[in-house]
Amino acid sequence: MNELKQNEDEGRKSLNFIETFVEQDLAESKNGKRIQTRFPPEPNGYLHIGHAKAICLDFGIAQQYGGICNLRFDDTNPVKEDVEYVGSIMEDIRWLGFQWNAVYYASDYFQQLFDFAVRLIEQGKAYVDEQSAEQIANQKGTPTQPGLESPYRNRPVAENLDLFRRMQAGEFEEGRMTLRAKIDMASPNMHFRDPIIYRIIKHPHHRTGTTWKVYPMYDFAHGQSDYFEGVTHSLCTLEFEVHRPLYDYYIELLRSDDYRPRQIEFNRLNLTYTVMSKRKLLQLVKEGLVNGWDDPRMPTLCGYRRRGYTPQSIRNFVNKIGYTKYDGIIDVALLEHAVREDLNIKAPRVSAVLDPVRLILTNYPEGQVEAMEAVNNPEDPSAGTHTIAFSRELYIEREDFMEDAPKKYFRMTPGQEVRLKNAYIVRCTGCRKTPDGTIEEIYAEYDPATLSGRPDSNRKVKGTLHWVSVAHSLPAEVRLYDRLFMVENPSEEKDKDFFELLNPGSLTILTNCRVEAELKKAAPLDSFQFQRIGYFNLDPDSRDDQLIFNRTVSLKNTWSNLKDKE
RNA sequence: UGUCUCAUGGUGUAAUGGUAGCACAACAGGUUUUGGUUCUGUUUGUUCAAGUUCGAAUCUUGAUGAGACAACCA
Repeated sequence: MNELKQNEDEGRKSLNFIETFVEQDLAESKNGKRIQTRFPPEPNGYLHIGHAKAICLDFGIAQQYGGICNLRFDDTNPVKEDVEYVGSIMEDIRWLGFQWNAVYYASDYFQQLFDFAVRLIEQGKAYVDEQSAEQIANQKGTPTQPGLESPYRNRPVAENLDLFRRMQAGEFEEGRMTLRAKIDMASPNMHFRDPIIYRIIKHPHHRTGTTWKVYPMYDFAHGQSDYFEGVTHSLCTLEFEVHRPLYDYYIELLRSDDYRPRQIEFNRLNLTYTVMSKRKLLQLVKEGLVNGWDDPRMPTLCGYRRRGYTPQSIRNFVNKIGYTKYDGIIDVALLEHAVREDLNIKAPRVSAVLDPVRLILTNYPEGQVEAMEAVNNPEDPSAGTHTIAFSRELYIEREDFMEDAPKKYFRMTPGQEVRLKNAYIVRCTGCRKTPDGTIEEIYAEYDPATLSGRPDSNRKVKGTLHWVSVAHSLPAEVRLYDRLFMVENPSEEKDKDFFELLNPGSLTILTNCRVEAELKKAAPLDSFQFQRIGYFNLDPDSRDDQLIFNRTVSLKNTWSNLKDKE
């Protein structure tokens, strides 16, 4: 444990650029040496693996520098948001292993933001525009061409004030008018071309109901909310880089002391073969293409949870990939490695046969049953043992037998000895087939002297197979999943490709991907024996009366894959 | 003919003017009662060009390439 800690400390020798900024600010005694961050999701969907990266940073920086991190819901657009998401977001953050200092909502600041807007109007820095969205867009110019000023731009202050208050009073329909900041229509930064700061929305808000008829835009709410809360470091993803000047602009107009929050941007998480867009995930859920946000195929945190991922493994993964400003794509293999690494230490090994074929030990006494002892976790002796019933008739994996085997096949084949895990060494003597060649039964003879733990049991055999006793095993409903979301390259993936994705025929199936099995809860854990090359993690919070087992070891070394290579 | 940002093996990430290191992936081998785990080894990299310097991944200039920005989304 101590050694582990030391390693962690040593491994932390190099700071990422965000930590460097934070330490500089600390060294310069900025903001009274206070550190405060926030995690600011919009409650319009479930958290996915990309959010985990932001969560680990926001909470991590606060922890690391003795500061605090709050949860703030950026709920400035009632049309898209729902309380369902508020609950799920809080649940997922806790599951990941973080605890916020306090929960805030941008909607808590609607009055303050409104007052600030009024102040800007009074200062001649904002005006009410009556043009349509289309007209405003046309005047906006393009990134390479300056925009044009609105005919309403120089409306008298009193008139602006009156109209803005009447907007809030509900006198105008949605889209009829907006409040715009008066900045610079010729600015090379598009966000400075008189950005809209308030729009009329009549849709009731999930927290404030119908109190408000006007709602602030992101740019007019986020930085100010940071300021109201005392956030010192506002960490967000790269695409907000262009917003930072505007963030600073509003803060300068708002602030009344030396304190100012600082926005720092880092690279968003992109994973190969993984769709991360909230919009598309929502679509999958709405169209019933998955069973819900926590469908094990989803890249959501609750999806990964049902799939058997541990919070620790996700945190480890995030620490491994780091934070930079380089917009790359991370190989899912890195994530899968993190899970295997963690589960290898933690996951109890249980047994199940997924594709059974009957194995009869012809020289084993009929009716005899032995209790075989099996370690729960070879990586952790303190995990203890469990027993598995052994008898004359067993099931083994169909894949573990070949009648005519090539020389590198180490499993059961006539004449060859293999070990039955935790039990005897057996020699295959033959099999019975149906007329069409399907293997019906396999025959073998066991060597009584080779029971696990006996002196003679250490004879070398090349293969070890898992098994269950026919009479003592329970049937299970098993469903195998491949990952659903697979595209060649997420950054190149366009909308049309996304729809193709939904067609199973166009799915890219990886030979190295995981499979998942769902087993009905009726079956006790011990009655399943799972394969040679993996271990499964039981999700204790699984729903729907299902247990989810996650085979976390990649299939790269299974026989079928080895065979493919030759 | 815009503004901002970025560029280190296949992937991600260190090195902050002084031996290009780590992880994943791949490959080879040893151990192994799960073809897992573990251990050992191997392959592969500073986008290009010029400059500053005893010395450049690092600083300067230029080029090239990539991403973000033109929602009454966040």
